[in-house]
Amino acid sequence: MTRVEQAARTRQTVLDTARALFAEGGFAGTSLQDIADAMGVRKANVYYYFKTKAAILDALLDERVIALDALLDAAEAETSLEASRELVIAGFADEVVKAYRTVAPVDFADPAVRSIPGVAERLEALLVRTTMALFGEHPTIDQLAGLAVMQDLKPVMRALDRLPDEELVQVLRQLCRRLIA
Amino acid sequence: MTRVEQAARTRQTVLDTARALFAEGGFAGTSLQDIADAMGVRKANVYYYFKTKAAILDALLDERVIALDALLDAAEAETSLEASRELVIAGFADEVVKAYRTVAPVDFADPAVRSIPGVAERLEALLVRTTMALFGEHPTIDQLAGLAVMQDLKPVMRALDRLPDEELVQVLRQLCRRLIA
DNA sequence: GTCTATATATAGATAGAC
DNA sequence: GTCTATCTATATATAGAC
Repeated sequence: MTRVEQAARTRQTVLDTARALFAEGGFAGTSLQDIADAMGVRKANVYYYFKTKAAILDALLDERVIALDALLDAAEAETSLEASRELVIAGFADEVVKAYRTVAPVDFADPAVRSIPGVAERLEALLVRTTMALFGEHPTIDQLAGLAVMQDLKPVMRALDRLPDEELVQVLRQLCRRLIA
Repeated sequence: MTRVEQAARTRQTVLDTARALFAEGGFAGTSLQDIADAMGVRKANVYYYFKTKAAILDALLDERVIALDALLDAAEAETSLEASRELVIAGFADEVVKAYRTVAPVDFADPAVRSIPGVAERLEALLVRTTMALFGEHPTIDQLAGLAVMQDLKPVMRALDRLPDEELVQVLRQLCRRLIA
């Protein structure tokens, strides 16, 4: 393995490990020492890749922005609002289930996360774009309430995590449809 | 003011201050120094009332348990499941709005909170009792999903906090009905 | 690229004076 | 009941050797 490959690999391991630990213990509740220990490296090595703890969170937010941007690009390419809406709902449900079953999602509603400079703004931008894709220019209050719930489906996952993946996706989609009807 | 009165007053101030700071910055993100500073007292004084940081959280959970127990007592006194359900929904919506507008609610889904010994168990017990009051013995999967959402309506409050209280209560009740229909 | 070692600050918590 | 002072552990972060 070349040095460049090694760097890419270690950097990614930091992100994967941090994601899991942030999900499990929260951002403020997870230290860089925790991350280094879980990776089996020294703390200074983590700092070689990310200058600050907030920089790790930023990189994790990048992942989410990229994933949602792709979904929203596809939604905006649809001709009808109904088709756009169904695409977003399906994508949300898929993403949530996959995330909880494989990568462990960071809680972007965590106040410690939102207090990082720039993070709340980027999340707000995502929300605005999602609102457009789901409801167009003039969402109702009830629709905004439903969308707010969709931003964090972790409690639902925790309540139902014994269901098989396919069933879970169906339940989430059904829930989302009820939420934004 | 007698010494006993002073003690009761300071203790309550600790709880009110901690509640607000935990809500704002999360449990792990709030230090006892933060609480003491916000109160204008020394840290040792806070420790005089609560032996540990977790003990403060326990006391805040007591408040929630007491409030929800009262609501659930009333619900269980109803004769029909429909009446019980409406009472719980109304109570939930009232409590959420009042909490966000006045006392600032602790996030009991916070992993740092749930990791405190005994806390997850007490929350689970509340959830079980709420499930019974809403759905009886045999809730559907969709109903459980809806109830999970109702456990944390903070995202909805954040999205809609410009609405006047009465309207907000109506929106939340409507949302809850849609969630558990 | 990873390490040891360390600087500096702050965390939770306690002892003892007033 | 509240304070000052302090203990011990751990936090984020950096310097410099290998």
